[in-house]
Amino acid sequence: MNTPTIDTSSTAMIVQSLSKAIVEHRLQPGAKLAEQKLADHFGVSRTLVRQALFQLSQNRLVRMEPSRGAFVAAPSVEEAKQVFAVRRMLELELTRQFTRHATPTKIKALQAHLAKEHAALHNNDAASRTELLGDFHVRMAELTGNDVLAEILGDLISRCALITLMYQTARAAECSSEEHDRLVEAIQAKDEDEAVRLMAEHLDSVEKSLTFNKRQPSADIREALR
Amino acid sequence: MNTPTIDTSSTAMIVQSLSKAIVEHRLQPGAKLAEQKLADHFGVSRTLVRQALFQLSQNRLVRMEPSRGAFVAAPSVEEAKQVFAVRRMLELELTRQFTRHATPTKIKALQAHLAKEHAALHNNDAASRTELLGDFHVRMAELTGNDVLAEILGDLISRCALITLMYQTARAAECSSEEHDRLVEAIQAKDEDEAVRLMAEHLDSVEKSLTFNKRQPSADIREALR
DNA sequence: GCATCATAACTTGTATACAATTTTTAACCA
DNA sequence: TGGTTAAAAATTGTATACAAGTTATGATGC
Repeated sequence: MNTPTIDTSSTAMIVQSLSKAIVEHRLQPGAKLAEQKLADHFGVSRTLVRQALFQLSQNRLVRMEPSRGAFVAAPSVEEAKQVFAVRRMLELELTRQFTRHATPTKIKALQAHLAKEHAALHNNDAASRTELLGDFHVRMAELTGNDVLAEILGDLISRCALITLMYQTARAAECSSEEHDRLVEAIQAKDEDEAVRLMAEHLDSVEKSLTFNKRQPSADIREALR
Repeated sequence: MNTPTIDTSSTAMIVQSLSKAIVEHRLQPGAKLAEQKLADHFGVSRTLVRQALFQLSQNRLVRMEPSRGAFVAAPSVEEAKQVFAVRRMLELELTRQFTRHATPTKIKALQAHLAKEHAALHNNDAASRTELLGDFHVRMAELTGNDVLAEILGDLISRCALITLMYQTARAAECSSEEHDRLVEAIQAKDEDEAVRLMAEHLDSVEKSLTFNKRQPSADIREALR
């Protein structure tokens, strides 16, 4: 459940570690990501950190300002709305297709995921909670066999996490999980229209929870990465 | 209409230049992209080439094998199908929304684009022809004001170009352009369902044109980049 | 005390150096 | 001749070096 310190590709490891820290909000939006400090932390040269930051800026988790360096992205509300609009396009149709071609095996896989969500809710572990809530959607895409879709959705959901975690409460997380439960029930009943309706409602409810615009002070790199 | 040789960010320039060469098929799928050769060609160090290749591998235009280097991607038919499936999800809904909220200004912008397509068809310039046929779809996304969507669609369409150009004939391009024409007519008539139907048909027809699987020999870097 | 400018410290952007791996070349043997 | 192995050449992966630019510090003038 955690990032292994042993690894093959150093860059990929750094990307994953930073992604996780950003999505889990241990690194605040807007925080400076100084190359040398990160290099020291990971025990590598700036070269590898640099590659990782470039990659993250492609995912929009990091923003790079020329000559000024890398910062944790702070998506605007406008951008958040656009991300959700794309998610709706993809996921409503995904839900329809998933329901249409659902097999007992695939439904079992989703239910197994739901079990993990419930466990995370009880443990009250905010980080793995948010991760699992997002993964539910990616898992659906993976189960349809469309890897391209799964990858795009994964990126979009990471960007969402960067936004929603700022506001999402334990209560909202519980809602989300319940909505997932009901969605899987509709899928199991092969009720396509109902499943799509529930997914639309679910996405609306997630998006609704990010209306206001408070900002917290940015944290230190060293502390955030433990 | 061409890549400017003057530039600010060297890496971005290299990315654009290579993207163009790949999408226009001056670099064959599977071709080796040796770092030093590219560095020599662009007159920079391997560092910048490396960054560019990393970025391109994120877009899936380039595939990187550990310790073996970078190659022009050669998407499988399976991957192509997945890309088209995602395009359908995005673009059918995009078409619906565009039609619903179409203004005279936006329609004019699309028609202006169509004019360029027609010109490119007459000139029989395969490169700008394919570029413009793809840009039509991106332009639609941009005109709805959803930049996130436009960017994702742009990436997907580049990946498609990498595939379709292998097979697309002048005849197919002509078809595509005509289909664009009819689509804009439906949008202008605010006939939502007809517009969506035409877009679905159009995407089908583009996808159909990539069934068979011939491969050409890979070309030399130096020649491809002029 | 506050703003302005010059200098110093730090950070980024690019090139180069070097070790590790892969590919090529060529020699050798059956 | 064809295949196997060993050395050489070339290429990648990572670290380091250095120039150019940015931020921080502190002195000066008002």
